[in-house]
Amino acid sequence: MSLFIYNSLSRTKEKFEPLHPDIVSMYVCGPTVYGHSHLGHAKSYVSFDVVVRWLRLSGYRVKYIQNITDVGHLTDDADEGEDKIMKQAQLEKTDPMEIAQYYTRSFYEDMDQLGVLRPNIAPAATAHIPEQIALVEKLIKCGYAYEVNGNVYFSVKSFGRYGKLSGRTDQEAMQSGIRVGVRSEKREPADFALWKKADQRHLMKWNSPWSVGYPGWHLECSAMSMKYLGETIDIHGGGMENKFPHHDCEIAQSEAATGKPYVRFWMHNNMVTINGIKMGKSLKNSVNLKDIFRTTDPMVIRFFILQSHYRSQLDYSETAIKASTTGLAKLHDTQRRLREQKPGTGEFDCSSFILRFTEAMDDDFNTPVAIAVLFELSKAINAALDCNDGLSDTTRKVIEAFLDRAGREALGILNQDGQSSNRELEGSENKLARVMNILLDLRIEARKSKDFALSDKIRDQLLEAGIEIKDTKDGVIWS
RNA sequence: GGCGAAGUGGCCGAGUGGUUAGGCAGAGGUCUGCAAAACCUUGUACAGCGGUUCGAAUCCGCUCUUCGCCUCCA
Repeated sequence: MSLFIYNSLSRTKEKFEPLHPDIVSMYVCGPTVYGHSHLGHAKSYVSFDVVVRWLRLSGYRVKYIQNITDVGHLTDDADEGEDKIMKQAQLEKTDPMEIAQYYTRSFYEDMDQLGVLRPNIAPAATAHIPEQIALVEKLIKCGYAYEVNGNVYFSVKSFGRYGKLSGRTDQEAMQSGIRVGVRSEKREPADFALWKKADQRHLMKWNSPWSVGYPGWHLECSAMSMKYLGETIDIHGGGMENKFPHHDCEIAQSEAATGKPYVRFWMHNNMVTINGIKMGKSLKNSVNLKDIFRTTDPMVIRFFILQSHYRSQLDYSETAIKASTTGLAKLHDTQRRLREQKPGTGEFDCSSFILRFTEAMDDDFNTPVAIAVLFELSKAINAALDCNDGLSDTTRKVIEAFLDRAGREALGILNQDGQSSNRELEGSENKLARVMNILLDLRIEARKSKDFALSDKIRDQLLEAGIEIKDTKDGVIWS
């Protein structure tokens, strides 16, 4: 069985094989850290987290790089616009680096909550200025870039394959829809900045052969990817909105500099929408993760994301989240029921589920189908557990091993004890469990003496306190 | 204007040239003191119009609609 990945470059699913046997080099565009992360970030990084997890489970050693963009870039590629990090720094009355650090930490807090594994290396753009300058020097030397007034631009005309990723190869045609009146020192309107001279007010700036300035946005990914992963890498991921211009620029500057293919597999995840409209910070419709986590278990958000395919748009709504909450709880309940069942004699073959799960994941990381397999397995387990035979210990262990591998390791939506991750009870949990046992004993006694008024009162009032009791065949459970 | 993606049952959301996706919600049932859960049964959906085909929701064409990118952006 082999893994197939949809390659944005060829627009087809291709069989995946790394350049070097057993080792996968992977780079994913990280966030620009000038605000708290929103649901869109969650979709992107959860999606690629699953990619990394599945590659590792498939036996590859994955070297996973995800950068932090902590250089403020202009909101406009002309010489207008503002540096977002600097703007936020002025707003918060502090300096840009503090803003970058603060929101970097915030980003990881949120990602940790979502169960997103940390990358092997998380390089910051500001820590790789010399590498970026070296790349610009190389491009100038090879005739692909030129300097004007302390600014350096990449000459798109000099690189014939520019725009091949996005399909935007006709630069003339593209100009027709662009705003008029952009006076520019660039030779061609499509040329993009590699280095920009800083004006007086600019706070983040570095010395370079051309000016005191700062690197162009596209440059950092090329420089850092090549530094840590080599000139040709296996997988480069990012959001779809970055196909153009960001990724096309990356390809141009990298391949111009090395003469080698930059990326073998381009992967692009689709957007989160609200009422069909893209979620974005600048659109002011983004849903902050920290806000969502106040009312929703992060695992539910992860599950919600993985219930759609990474290349599909995902529409956010309260009802959709609610449906995911119920659905995930069902999976957790089954897992717990399985663990707590008294050993029986029933046997159950789950090899077909394992096979279908693997096939789904190997088919361009089809997590919705993989999750559907888990639901079908859940139904089968519950049905078996409802029989008098129950399930034998050996069968139980086989299923649990699969759930652990598929649900916990691959998708990261289940954990070992079948509980949600968000509950930070730990120390108080024992006490609560003991109190609950007292209450449940009382209720059992009440029910024995047919005092249903009392037993229902205990149940109802616990429910009001947020604890639900269920009388199952194997005893009372609460959650 | 250019480039790209998509329109699936009440909602979310996969997939595919002929066989049940799955989840949530709804209806009926089993179980239970009741409830909840679980399980069983239940929906015959694929924007519209043409075409190819023995057969298309799935391929092709056209039309309509939506979305993303062309400025920072996951």
